[in-house]
Amino acid sequence: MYQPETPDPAAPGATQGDASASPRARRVTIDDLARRLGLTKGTVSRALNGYSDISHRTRRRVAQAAEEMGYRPLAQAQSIRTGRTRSLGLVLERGGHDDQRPFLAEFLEGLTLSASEAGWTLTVATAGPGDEMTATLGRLIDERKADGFVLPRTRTSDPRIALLRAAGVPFVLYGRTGDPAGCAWYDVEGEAAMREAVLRLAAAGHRRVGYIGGGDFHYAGLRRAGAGSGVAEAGLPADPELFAEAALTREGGREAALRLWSLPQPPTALVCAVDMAALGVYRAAAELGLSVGRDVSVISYDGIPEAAHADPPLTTYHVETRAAGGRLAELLIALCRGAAPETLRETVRARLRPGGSDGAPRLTPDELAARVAQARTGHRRSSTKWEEQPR
Amino acid sequence: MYQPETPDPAAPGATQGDASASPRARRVTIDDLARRLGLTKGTVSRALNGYSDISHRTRRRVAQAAEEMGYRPLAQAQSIRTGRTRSLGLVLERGGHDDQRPFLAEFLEGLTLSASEAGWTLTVATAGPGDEMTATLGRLIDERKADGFVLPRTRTSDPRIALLRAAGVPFVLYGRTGDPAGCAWYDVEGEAAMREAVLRLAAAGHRRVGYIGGGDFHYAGLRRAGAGSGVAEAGLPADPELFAEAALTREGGREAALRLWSLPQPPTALVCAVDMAALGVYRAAAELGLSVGRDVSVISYDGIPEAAHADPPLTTYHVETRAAGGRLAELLIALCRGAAPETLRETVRARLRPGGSDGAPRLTPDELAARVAQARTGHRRSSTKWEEQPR
DNA sequence: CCCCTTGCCGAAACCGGTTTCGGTAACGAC
DNA sequence: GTCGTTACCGAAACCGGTTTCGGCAAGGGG
Repeated sequence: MYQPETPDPAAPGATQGDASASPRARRVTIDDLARRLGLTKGTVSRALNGYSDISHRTRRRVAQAAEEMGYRPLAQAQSIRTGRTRSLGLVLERGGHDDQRPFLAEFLEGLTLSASEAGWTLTVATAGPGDEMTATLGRLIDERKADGFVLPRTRTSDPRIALLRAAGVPFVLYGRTGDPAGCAWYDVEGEAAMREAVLRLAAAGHRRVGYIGGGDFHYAGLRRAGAGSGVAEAGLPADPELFAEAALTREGGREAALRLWSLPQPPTALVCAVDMAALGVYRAAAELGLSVGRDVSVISYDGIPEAAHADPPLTTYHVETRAAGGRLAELLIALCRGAAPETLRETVRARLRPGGSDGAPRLTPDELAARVAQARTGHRRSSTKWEEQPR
Repeated sequence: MYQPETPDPAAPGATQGDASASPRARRVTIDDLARRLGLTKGTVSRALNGYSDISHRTRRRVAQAAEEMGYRPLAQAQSIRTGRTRSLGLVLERGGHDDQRPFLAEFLEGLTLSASEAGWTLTVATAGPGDEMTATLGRLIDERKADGFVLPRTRTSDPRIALLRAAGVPFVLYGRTGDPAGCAWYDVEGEAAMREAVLRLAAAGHRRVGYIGGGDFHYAGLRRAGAGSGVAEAGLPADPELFAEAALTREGGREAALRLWSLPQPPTALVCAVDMAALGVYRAAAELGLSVGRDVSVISYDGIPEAAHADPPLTTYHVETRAAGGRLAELLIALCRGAAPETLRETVRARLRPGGSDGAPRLTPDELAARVAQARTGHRRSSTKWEEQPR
């Protein structure tokens, strides 16, 4: 008996847990099943996998015996022949903005729930941005750790897509992308939500509506365009100054709002592409002594828990992240089973969750400008950060 | 050629992506390596795994050739013989309180980073509480989806531990538990933090310090005991009324604080077991017109991002969740390689992150009681809550 | 009655590794 | 010079499945 040397200082042969119970109770193999049925394992395998050359009666017998004996094929044993492992892959971008945190838990719940219902599992990895992402993806691919991948937060030109396309590995997007050829996806129509948000504000009487969005994800362009078409549709003045801001974080939202409200003709309402930025807008409003939902209106998108707890509750278009995860898993599994990607494309609408952050304008842009000016010059409070901003 | 029937409507034989590039470029197998070296695959395998009956020279030749050809053993092929798959398992509790959300992303980053550095992967599942948890764990075990498991949020008597112990499957706790026999763990000493928090408040001059903690996780008892020993050590009056509250959520924290401050002799300082409850305390203070950090002091534990963004920033003991995940992965891998669980137990201290929520008491308990009474009866402001913000 | 299908299953190869079991050559001791 | 050892590697079984190939029996057509 020649034992390996390297494997750490501990006893190489001993299975951990020394004297503990059964050293991993032996599972029932396909041979056990075959033996009991008086068939060969090849026949049993074909019966279980629905081959047409097995009689209906035999197929039933096998299925029943498998059920009784609690037989479950070992995925990794199957995979070495079939190449398929019944596992979904998910590579998260490490150190991403806070703004994705709240979604993650629900997203995973959705993914894993659908996956496990189909007998699949989820393999998760993380990677820094850029090369590390493609390297990690590559490693998972050629170690066959996943049959396919879920790609969240797609970009218009996404290197992950290029990689997976080239490798011929199935993938499904959470979001859309620039070149949709061969892509399957699930997405929420942020553009429709942004358009509706503008229309809602216009219907309430707002004439100057600002937009805060951005980022380099593909949804950024869609949402901005949606807001733009809302402005056009409502017949509002299309002032490019009002659409000039991009922010994804709380601090970014705060700064963007401060700048917009410092315009000669400030917007009485703001539409934000993400809730996190809207929460920054709240902060800016507080600093300027403006009451959100009365002096100024805000409508946003995402529906994170904090938004509901904000004061006043944020009016926002809510995305059902858990459902998204669930559906993405189903789509990807279908794709791995051979469905054509073109048939696996779904979009849903975000649902408005009305809060207290929007309403009819109480101030004209001129009056708002005056309030802002007053807050900035007089009434200067201690230590507040916004004083450092230009103007 | 007999093809299976069931596999969905799509062409059963065609690998998806139709005409795309290489249908998964063939990987280099151990046979390729052996052929090129003029050895048998058995020899190559032993060489790579450090068996002692391979000459040093051969071992080097093999290693080099493997490097050159980019050979990477297929984990699932290895696993069918060895039983080990080089994969960590993590089963999250579905629909948990919001309070775990903020940690998840960082925790996963830590786990996956350490895992991938060792060439391991992470398999994630979710389960509802109770039976579903053990069922899911059981399924992963007997499908050999993971070599070992990370168990976050341990309870004093934890069914997961019982299951894994019985099955003889390695596991490592994030937290401690009632019966530590055969357990490996990593934990942050919340009890020490709670003790220090009390001592810090006492040193600042507080005499009545309340505690808000709880939940049925094992840490609850530890933290409460830590706070208690802080009270004893500082020579503060040990009033059981001040330690009667349990809360893990924002709303729970709010209610607990309101009750504590309604006592005849209310605490001028509160120690919270979790940040989320402390944020609820902020809300309660706002409702009562009390200024956190001036009229009342609050010290908490966790270090979630929101705590730093609160106004004033929350003084809290910060847990490095990413580091915890990383270390847990390392411990579990060591355990799977055969190390004794008793040698794999680590605890670290939480680091104080001073904010503006604590300071010397400006009010006596009597004065505080008067302020509270005043806020509750007179000065009752109109419906909307947000107007009650101080200033 | 013979031949050709067709239905159904056994036998065996295969997937990519690991591990056991010998066997040979070189070496030192006597 | 013979006889163990010892070092080193080949051969083959094995792990738990999948898939190909071929063969046998029953059935149908001529």
